[in-house]
Amino acid sequence: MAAQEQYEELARQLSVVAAVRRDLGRLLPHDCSPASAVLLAQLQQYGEIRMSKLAELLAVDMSVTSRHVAYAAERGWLDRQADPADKRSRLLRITPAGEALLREVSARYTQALATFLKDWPDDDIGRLIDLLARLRESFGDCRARPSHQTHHEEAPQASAAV
Amino acid sequence: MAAQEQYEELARQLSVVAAVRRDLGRLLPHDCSPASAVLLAQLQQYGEIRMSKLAELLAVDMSVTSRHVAYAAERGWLDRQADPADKRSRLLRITPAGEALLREVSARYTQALATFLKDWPDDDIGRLIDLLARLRESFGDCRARPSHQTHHEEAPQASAAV
DNA sequence: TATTGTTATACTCTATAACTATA
DNA sequence: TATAGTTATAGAGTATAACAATA
Repeated sequence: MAAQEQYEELARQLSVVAAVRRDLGRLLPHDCSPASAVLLAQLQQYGEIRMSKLAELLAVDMSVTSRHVAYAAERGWLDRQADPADKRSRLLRITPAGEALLREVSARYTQALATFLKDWPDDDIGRLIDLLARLRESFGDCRARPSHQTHHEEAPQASAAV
Repeated sequence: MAAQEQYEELARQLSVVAAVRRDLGRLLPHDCSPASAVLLAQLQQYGEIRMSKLAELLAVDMSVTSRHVAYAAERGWLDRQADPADKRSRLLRITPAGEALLREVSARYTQALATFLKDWPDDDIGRLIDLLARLRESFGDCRARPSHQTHHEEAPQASAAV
């Protein structure tokens, strides 16, 4: 159990770090919102998934996911196919155009991070990634499942971009 | 210099961790937005500062800061006094009512984090806080000052809440 | 009757630009 | 002329609730 000051400081840091996200968002191509970039990255990482699964991965309401998916589909970045096993569902998959966009986004993000974090040791970047992933997991578990049960996600398909 | 995959993964984690921020935001009292909470926390930490300084600390445009400050001032959570040294400026300071609100917010955040992160070692929480602070600093320096010059903030006045 | 996904509506946060008042 | 701050406007993101189609 950590001290109260640690929890307070963590909450404050999480708020202010949102600025870093905004900065990265400004690097994106004109018609590609941060939401589109994250959405496509998840699709590339997890392969063919349903709307509800994508909403869970993004940790936003399905209504929000639905709008962002529609936007990306209009631009040809992903496909929506009816699920033969359940006609209420639609299976989402990234298209080659979506993958090309993701490569561009990844290149821009990488260049920016390489510039800003040029003084960072690799180990620190790895540690930060690991801790953020665990933070999200600790919260996600509590949100979805009030129980103590451990929760294993399916393994990603590809090593994925941004 | 880290590998491209690391930068991509970091960008993705930063996006998805936004969900944790939203979760924390939902814990706040009805009339206290996340923006108010962060703003008051910064005021408590840095003492009496100007609008422009607060905007820099929050890493948002001054127009945004101005609106959030006006909201908090209407509710008596902070004071705005004309700066005798420069009549264009206004000096901001948190009020006792603001500090009381911050204590309440801090209690809720702490309780939630203590629950969700109950399995985390203290050291990991400390490491995450440190890395997030450095991340923000690396970006903030690049945003404000394109040079290599190191940048020393004034020391905070109090150990502060949330 | 419950679930998957869509759409309408409203609210929050943000940036840009035009404005004021001081410097 | 430049700077500190305010306000108006517009755009992106999100949640809630009502709805359609299917299980």
